[in-house]
Amino acid sequence: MKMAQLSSASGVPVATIKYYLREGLLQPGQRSGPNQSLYGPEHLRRLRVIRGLLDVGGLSVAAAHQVIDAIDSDLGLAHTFDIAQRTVSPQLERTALAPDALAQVDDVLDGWLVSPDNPGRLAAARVLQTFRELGQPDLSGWVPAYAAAALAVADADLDEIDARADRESKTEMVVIGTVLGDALFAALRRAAQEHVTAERYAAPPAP
Amino acid sequence: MKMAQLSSASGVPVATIKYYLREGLLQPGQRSGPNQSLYGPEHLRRLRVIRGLLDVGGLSVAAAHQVIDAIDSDLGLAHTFDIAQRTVSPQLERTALAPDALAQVDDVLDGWLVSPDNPGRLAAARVLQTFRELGQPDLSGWVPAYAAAALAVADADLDEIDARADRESKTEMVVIGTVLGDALFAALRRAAQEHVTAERYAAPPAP
DNA sequence: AACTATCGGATAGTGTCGCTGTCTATAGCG
DNA sequence: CGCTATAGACAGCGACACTATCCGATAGTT
Repeated sequence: MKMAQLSSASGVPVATIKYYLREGLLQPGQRSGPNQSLYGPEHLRRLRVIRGLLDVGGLSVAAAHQVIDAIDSDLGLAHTFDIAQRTVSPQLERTALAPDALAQVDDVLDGWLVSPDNPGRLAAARVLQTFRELGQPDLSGWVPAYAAAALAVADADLDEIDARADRESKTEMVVIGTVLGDALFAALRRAAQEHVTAERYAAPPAP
Repeated sequence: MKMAQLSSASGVPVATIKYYLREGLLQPGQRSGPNQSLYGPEHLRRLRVIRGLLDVGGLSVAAAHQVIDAIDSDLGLAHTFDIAQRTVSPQLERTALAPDALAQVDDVLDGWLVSPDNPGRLAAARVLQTFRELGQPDLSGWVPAYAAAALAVADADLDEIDARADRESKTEMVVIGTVLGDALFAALRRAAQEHVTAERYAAPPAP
């Protein structure tokens, strides 16, 4: 497959593919001459992964690069998870967070095996800190429901990863699932919000 | 409160506050002279809301503007939800989505009262379409778990909104909850992933 | 062999975004 | 009186994700 075909098959402009090659997001094709390269189906697939991470997952090119490197490198499952999580999470210093916001998170994470520097723990603390700054410290009916739902989803994530056969496929699901899972849940939450709102407040249909 | 105090109390630079004023994100203070204005606690609070939407929620300034206008305008709950959802969701054309991806979503949304143009429904279809393009059409063990979790979270969202006393407070929770709820869930999912991974694959602790 | 389209590679330019810095003419304040 | 602060206008900046242009060489067509 040549550049033009790769471009039309993926829907990505040639100039953009060249840009991805420059940035190292996409592997160079197989050289067939001093100024010719051939691309295979794996390039097409990689291009689709890239567009998914950028467009659907909302990642920056730099973040997509890190995440793709994690797919390619042969690390353990837990380590790959860690890289994917750190890449898609905001960089937070544990010391920059209010202790009571952290305590509020830990309260809800009671019994979980989570490292103190887990990016999710810190990001959750920041969200709760924001609510506190807005004068809404009591979310004891709300946050635990999120934690329970997150646990169920994480279980499903691991089930889905287990269902993959080979290591490469598992790794890819870790990375893509981490990124696209956020988008999927957010989307389904919107649909569920409309449903629950309709169910609670709309006039019941005539019999 | 004068500009300098508003700045130091909120931690937002004066130049940035001026920028927010220019953009209409923040209401002008009460004029006390041709080149003097006074700001009240409501400006400080609004500034905190803005920073929460931008930094924690990851919204653009334009999106934050729309969302803040939704807080201020006196619309019904369902309508406010709609504005908040459309603002934070990608703009998708229903016709640009693959019918089988949409069918896959509707399959999992079975029995829900959701309009065909619900932004969440369309966004979910796009995520599933991306998985399909990567050759993973069978996610029948995965997506339903997300839907169930989203339903539970949406229920908690509505409970929390119901718990607010006045209309203004409800509206604010709709908007802020929509934006920060995404961030909160994503964060807790990361923590839960580490927990489940540790629980499943780590050596059990010695007795 | 001539010719045209395409290629890889390098470099420069574009548009958007979220600020940030500078300027001017006032005004408050000690 | 003099110093600092302020509102408002406007230009500039750095990051980002492309996009466009040019070059010399080669591939495929005739």
